[in-house]
Amino acid sequence: MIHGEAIQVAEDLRDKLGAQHLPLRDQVLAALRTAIIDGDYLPGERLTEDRLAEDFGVSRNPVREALRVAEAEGFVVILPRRGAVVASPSSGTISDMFVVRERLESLAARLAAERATAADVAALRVLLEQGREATERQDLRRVAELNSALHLRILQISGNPWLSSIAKALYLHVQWVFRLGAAERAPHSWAEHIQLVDAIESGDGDRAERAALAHLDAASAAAYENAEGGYGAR
Amino acid sequence: MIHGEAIQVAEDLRDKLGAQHLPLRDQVLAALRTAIIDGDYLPGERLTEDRLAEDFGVSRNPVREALRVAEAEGFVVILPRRGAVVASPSSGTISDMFVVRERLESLAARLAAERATAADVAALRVLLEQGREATERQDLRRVAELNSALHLRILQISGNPWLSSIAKALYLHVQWVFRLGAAERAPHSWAEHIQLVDAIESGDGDRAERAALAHLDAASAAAYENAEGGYGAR
DNA sequence: AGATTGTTCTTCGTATACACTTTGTCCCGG
DNA sequence: CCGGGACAAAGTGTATACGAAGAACAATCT
Repeated sequence: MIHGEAIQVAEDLRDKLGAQHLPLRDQVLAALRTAIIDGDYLPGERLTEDRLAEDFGVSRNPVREALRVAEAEGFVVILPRRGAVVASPSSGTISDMFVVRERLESLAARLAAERATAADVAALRVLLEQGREATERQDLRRVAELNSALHLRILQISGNPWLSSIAKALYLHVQWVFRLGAAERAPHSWAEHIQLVDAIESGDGDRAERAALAHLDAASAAAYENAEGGYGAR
Repeated sequence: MIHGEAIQVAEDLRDKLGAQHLPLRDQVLAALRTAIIDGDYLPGERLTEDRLAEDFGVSRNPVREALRVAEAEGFVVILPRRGAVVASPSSGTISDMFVVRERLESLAARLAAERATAADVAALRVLLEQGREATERQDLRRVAELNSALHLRILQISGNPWLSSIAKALYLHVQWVFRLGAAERAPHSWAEHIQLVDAIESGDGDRAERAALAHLDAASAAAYENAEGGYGAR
């Protein structure tokens, strides 16, 4: 079916035609997300459209569009006629998130184990190695990055777009909560990551799922310890 | 902490102040969703902003904001500089959805079983009874409605906002796919619903989870049979 | 035919205007 | 002193217009 392939290629190309253009709204959304995650905008803080527009150097329209998506993603709360405020993750929502994450990421681990190619596993091992080095260097920021990269990569390998996008959104929130709570558990958890990748490489779905669950249990326990400080609405 | 409660109450009140005002963007989003789910806009169909604005009798701004959220929810795909088209659920994405749904709704059933009050169970039983009547009357449209209401209610009873909102979004997509595929499995599945509610009432999380899984297995099997017609991109 | 050019349609972003709500302030009377 | 209402300020919600840039499509030329 040469013809069919040609069409396929053509479509892929067409998809990529305008794809390198990043609309301002997306840039604003990305900037807004990271600003919130990094704590530049604190929970409860009011986000007026004019202010955001000025902060990002754009007009109100892209800001509004970005805000709607940020609301859908749970980073801001929008009150009609009153505007947007940064969401306030409560300890309740934290535990809710972890419960859902357990289900989702364990599924991702299983699927990844069943579908991972040799190249996929190799890529994971590279991340693992880089993480080990960064851990030795005590470069916590980098470790956190690699931590995210590893999880996101596993989601991608799972090959389930729904799972991937949902779990990714959840994962961003976890990061947010962790940063607010300051402490980085990353170095401590690296051994668990190795277990997880080993399990994925083995192709044993059950084993991968168990490894993911163990990892998440430990992570959520750590999150709780951290949360003792309390975030709450301010 | 009386003071804390006072603040809480004050905030809740404030939340409700402007809350009755429904912004146009939300109305547009709701209308767009149902139009897509009902098949008024078919997969692959191009959605120009002008057209939508005219269809809904509003200006382009609310339409644009609604489109961004619809994209985040997976109902439309937006190609930069090319505009929005209705997403095309492939059979691949259907199975992906069901895999995720299994994890999520079984969790919801478990949580609901653990947390349901007598009033919650009573509400579910009312839906069940109405569903039985509608089934007898052969009122398939109503059965489908009650079907949704039941699932959504269980999600709500689970008390986990993350789980609830994510599973709800997935559920909307399932409805969409089913409507496209025409056939309504609803009457056939009502017995499973009774099993599920019984399990929730029993407070036995494991049992509720098993019931939910059994229900979803049957549903996904039915979806596959339907999908044989194939939706594919058009 | 195949490449090139031009035209048209749309999106994307900006700017502006204005109605309407909410919020905050100030002043007044109890 | 303080509750309450008038009034002003701030900010959202919506509409509209306009220009720039990209993509699609048709016409034209080689």
